[in-house]
Amino acid sequence: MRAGAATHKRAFMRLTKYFLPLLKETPSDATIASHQLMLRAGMVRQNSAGIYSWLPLGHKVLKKIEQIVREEQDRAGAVEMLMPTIQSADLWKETGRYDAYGPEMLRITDRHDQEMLYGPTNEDMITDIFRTSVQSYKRLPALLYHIQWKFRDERRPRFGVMRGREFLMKDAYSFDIDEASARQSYYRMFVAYLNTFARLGIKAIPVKADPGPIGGDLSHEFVILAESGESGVFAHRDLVEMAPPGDVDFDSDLSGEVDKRMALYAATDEMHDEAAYDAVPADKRMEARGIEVGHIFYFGTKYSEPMGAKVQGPDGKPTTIHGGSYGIGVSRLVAAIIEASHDDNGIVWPASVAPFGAGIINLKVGDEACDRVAEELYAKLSEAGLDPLYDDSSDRGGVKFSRMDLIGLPFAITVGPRGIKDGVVEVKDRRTGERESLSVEAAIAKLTG
RNA sequence: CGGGAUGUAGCGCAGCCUGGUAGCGCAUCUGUUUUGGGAACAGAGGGUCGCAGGUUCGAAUCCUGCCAUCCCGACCA
Repeated sequence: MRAGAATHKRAFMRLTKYFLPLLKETPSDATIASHQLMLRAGMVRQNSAGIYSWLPLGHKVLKKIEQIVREEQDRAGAVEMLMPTIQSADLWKETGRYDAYGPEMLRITDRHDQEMLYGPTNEDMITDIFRTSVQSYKRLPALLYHIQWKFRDERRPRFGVMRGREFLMKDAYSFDIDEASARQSYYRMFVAYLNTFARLGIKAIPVKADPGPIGGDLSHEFVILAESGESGVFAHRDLVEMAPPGDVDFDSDLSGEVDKRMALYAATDEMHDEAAYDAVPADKRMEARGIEVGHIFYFGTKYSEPMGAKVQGPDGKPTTIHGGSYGIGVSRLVAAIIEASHDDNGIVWPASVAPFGAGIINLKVGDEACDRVAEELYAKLSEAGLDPLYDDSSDRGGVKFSRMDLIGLPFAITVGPRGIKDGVVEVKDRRTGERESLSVEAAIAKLTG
């Protein structure tokens, strides 16, 4: 047994013991599908404009997405840390951003009359940590990230957690000795993002973004294609279908993977170049709507210069480091994935982020045979790591079926007297709607195989 | 921040114009009959009508102010 592992058997996740406040009717405040479904499926509860509590079901999905993002950052060589939500205004005054940021920044005064703020991002803080910790070029390049709550006092929060004021973000920061090296760090994150979104079960494409005052070509947004997207996207169709790099060596030259994508036209409407788009073969042109779920950019010495973040170079001279930052909206992804994957009956979770791997519906709780089969299924699926949810409620069949559809688990296994008589249970695939009657063993094999 | 709208039970709504002390559906609780795709019947509980003033014998309703939330725009993970 692993050290620290629980010695007791894990309790069944029974619906009757879970906290899942579902809504039959759509709250009138919600206007887009993901927001409506998140409320109806009991995933979140609004507390203020743009501020949400994550109820158990939503919290599970949030954590699953967070974990995939984390694993892909780790794989790309980024190192995890954690910075606070509350920051001192001093650093922001150093970079000039305290005044530049405007009313989007939530400013707080503590009991000592110190000006504080709830961080909307962490460039200033990480640069401060870096400059006081690293003095030599030999420690470069460095790539650090954290996954932390942010607050931006949006003029108009809307669409649920899609544009909340408080949101969970993965933000990574790179430090390099020069621009050429910084480009390699940028490519690392570029490829890591491709893999991350692929694992989340969604198609996110990198599109050219406004690089800001630095210029150059090193700024990309990653957008999920969905009808409800906030921005228009023009892209070469091949970009959407291109397979993720997968198992790459992040210490190798990644320019091949990146260049073949950057060579294909893709831009949001504000960066759209009509002439360049016209050069794309007509049958490869694609116009769609997109939701921004990630943004990466190289910003050079924007923060290191004013903050004096320098290292000693090989020539012995102080050299200002080159930075980049890389964000993924983790909480936004929950909504974005739903936008990209739902139907009239509810959410259709990609397996990698589903809150439970499967639902087990017992149509006749209290019936000895039904209970036994349902519990056997639970135990075996659980052993196989599928993390099932057991609907042990006394609700009628129809209620159970539609509830399972609403919360969108990839599979629902129905156990009822009728099937048991024939030695079968029914397995339903949420995405296709296909149902098949299988023996218990075959059902388990199907879901775990 | 400009424009628009809405606040009445957990959710969806009616009542407001024409002032008389709050109602419907769903959900919840109890009971009975049901139970393979959102059951039926009977009964029950639940509301300072967003908040504060004002008018009036009397305000959910009329007047004034404030607050909150949503939508459209301009900005953003």
